[in-house]
Amino acid sequence: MILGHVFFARKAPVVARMLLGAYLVHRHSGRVRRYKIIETEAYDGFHDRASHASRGKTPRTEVMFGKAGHWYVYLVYGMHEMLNIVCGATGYPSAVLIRGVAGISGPARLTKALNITRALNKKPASKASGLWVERGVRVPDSKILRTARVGVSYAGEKWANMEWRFVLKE
DNA sequence: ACGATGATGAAC
DNA sequence: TTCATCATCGTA
Repeated sequence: MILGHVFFARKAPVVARMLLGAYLVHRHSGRVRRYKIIETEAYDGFHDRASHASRGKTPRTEVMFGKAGHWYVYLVYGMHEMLNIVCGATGYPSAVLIRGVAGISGPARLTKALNITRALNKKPASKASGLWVERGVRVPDSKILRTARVGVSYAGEKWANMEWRFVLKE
């Protein structure tokens, strides 16, 4: 079952938690592959200083303010593409960074392995775009590790310490 | 511990 | 137009 707008139209931390155990499904040159999602991070709302959206709507962040269930892909450090899915109500900026799938850990390694680039930015998470998400098995809380997000120490104590990183212990 | 490498947003 | 910064990774 493909997860669509209704699934993603809730608060990013909730989506980040629920995505663990779900499958990132990718079609590339006719081949379909499923990857179990094992690590995510939430970026939520206007005030989250770790979120690109905290500086307001810009050409880059515009998609975060748009409809849930679309991809937000951007370049970081001049070389790494990051894959995010837009969450929440339309007009409320939030997204979940997909940091790892089974067999591939690290958000930059993930996009490199799956050939995901900014060409996918603003596209829907559906078969039409070639990259979508399917429901997985339910994962109990006992198998989930919750921590602060990676690389956001600049965001101030409150936001840097927010435990919005979710890892599935395998 | 650090360099690669370029887009982004803010300041000027 | 310039500048500091950055949701990282591989090599050391």
